[in-house]
Amino acid sequence: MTTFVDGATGGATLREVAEAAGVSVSTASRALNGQRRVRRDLVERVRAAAMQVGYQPNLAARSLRTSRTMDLGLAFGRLDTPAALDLIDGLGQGTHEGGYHLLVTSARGDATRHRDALRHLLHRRVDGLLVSRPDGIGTEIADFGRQGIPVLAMISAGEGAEDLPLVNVDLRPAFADAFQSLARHGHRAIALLTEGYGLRPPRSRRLPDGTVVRVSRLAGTASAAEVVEALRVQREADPPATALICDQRFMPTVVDVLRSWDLEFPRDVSLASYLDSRWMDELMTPPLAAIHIDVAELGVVAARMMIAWLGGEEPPPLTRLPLSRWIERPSVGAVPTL
Amino acid sequence: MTTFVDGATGGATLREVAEAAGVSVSTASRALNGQRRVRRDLVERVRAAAMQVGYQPNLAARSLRTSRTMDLGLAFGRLDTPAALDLIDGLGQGTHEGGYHLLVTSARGDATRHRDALRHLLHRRVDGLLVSRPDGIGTEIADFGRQGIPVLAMISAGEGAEDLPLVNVDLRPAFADAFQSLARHGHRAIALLTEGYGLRPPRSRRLPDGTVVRVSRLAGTASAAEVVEALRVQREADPPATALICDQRFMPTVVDVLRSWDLEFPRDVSLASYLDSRWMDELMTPPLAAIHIDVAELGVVAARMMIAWLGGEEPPPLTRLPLSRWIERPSVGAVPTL
DNA sequence: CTGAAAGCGCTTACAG
DNA sequence: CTGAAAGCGCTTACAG
Repeated sequence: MTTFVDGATGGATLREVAEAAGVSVSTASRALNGQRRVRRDLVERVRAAAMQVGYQPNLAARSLRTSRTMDLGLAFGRLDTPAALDLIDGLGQGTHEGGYHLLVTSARGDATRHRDALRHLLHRRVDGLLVSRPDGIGTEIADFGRQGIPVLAMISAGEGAEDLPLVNVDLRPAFADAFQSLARHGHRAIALLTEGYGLRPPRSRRLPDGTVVRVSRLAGTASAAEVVEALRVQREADPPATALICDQRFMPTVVDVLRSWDLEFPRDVSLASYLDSRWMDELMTPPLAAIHIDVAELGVVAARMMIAWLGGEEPPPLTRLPLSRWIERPSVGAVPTL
Repeated sequence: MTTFVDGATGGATLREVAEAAGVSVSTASRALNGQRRVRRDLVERVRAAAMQVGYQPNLAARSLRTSRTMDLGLAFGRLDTPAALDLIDGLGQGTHEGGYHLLVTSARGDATRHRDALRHLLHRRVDGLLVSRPDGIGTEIADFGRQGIPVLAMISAGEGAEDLPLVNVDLRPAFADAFQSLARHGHRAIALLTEGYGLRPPRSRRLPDGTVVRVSRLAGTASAAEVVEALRVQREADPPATALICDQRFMPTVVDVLRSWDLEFPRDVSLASYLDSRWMDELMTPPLAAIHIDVAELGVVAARMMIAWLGGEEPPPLTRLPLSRWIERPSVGAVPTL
């Protein structure tokens, strides 16, 4: 059985359609694509012929000719977070509306595979590339630029992608609300565990009301031990953190650590998530407060911007969408009295 | 700025590489692809030239010529479950190992978009198509067959895809373990809420030890109201269900319903999930028991089977992989005493 | 080992 | 409105 090996089985070509309809290939093409005017009856005849021979256009041939693929590439270095699903959905939506198609790729955290996937999209000549939190793929992105293929970063511009057009979310109002709410509950030291580049001493910031916010940054691949360490530092700092806002990515580990320390939320510590998901927040007991981001809508907007760009408009300026808000839930409560 | 509109910006072609290296296009091609032998120094010269002019092969041209794309398509009707991420990861892994690339597509539950995406993969001439729980896409799948493109179903064969080669998981041992465990806890009526085609009266089955298992099937898109209804029927049946095993997809709603009924697990009802996810089970309090499936490994195997098929082997027979097991956790406990 | 030539399946000026 | 012809960028028998 080598049916699929030599490709000789492939379906009908436009030429066969044209022959079946008794017209030239040019006319068949025009009839099917409805570009310039073709006589009504010929259009019908060609359509019928196409149907009858089971014609399926070959996009490789078309895009070789037109040098457009109508494809947009989306490359993930790692696809492990429920929010990624929403992003794909939103981008798919915006892409579809604009008559494009979205091709998604994931590398399971393997940097080599990620680069390989990007190179493949480049060679496939996607019309545009979308990247979420690009990091360590500067070389590949530069190749797209050299090939004349626009690249749009989403969420954040990573290393080597600093000067890409970027669409992200204005998080300030949501975080301001979160801090204010926590302060009202009596918290004076709030720890943020966010994704960043490796474990370093937390950075501190004092809000006007005296509340201290300390940020620990962890690599997305942080081990349980590293998360433990970051939490320990935050608890032992002066003043010790009584409220935690953790990147969704770390939440399984954080919950695990808190359990092993016999800490309950909100009794012993208030807990909230940066990025929410119906697979997480509402299933937890008590339900988890969160910085909510409408990631799907971000995707829709990003896709539209890319398509406008492809349509000849100026590259989109740095855009911060107001798609974030604080959602308070019972995982956040009064500061514990010692 | 119409830089990206007419595609005139595109990079160097093989011809330019050949010219820069002072060889023919044929030699340049052979040197770069390492097929037949080419003189050592020429290979070097061509490589250097390719590098220097920034050559990036055009896969549209290549696959037009070879009638192979080395792409595998993966089409989701809906991509809303954490398990889907694992499937993508596994398929990506197996695909990559075999020298292919995985192109993923999602339709956000929109049937028209799903069909459109499939047609696009068809026109893009992916070498093979992978579908998870195909349903209502029989026509599109037939088109792939007509085009000589193999299609492999995963997880389950849906309507119109009954005679596709199928790779799924042998669930019997896991369910047997689950039933046995629940029976040991004293449960005599176990309700299964699984994904199926619409709400119908539950089907009942009696195990050798007298335990009754009643299955309610719900559409994947079931509304909260429908889930409530299914749960109510199960609770009011004779005997009433005291243990629930629910498809991961319904878990957010189920937990919500139980809360609104003031039912706690495992105190009032034992709860387990069909398909687990670290985004769900371990975050819940108490942690959720589950029928675990190694979806990523399923993906790896499915990709390998597809690639073997493409390599000329016989289409894979119906395969049931032993990738499932029961994971007991504290959400399952003794039957409540009334 | 190397090169000239054909051809994959389309679209699109260019004539008519 | 329609057709003959060129050409998109590759690979691969076929000669040499």
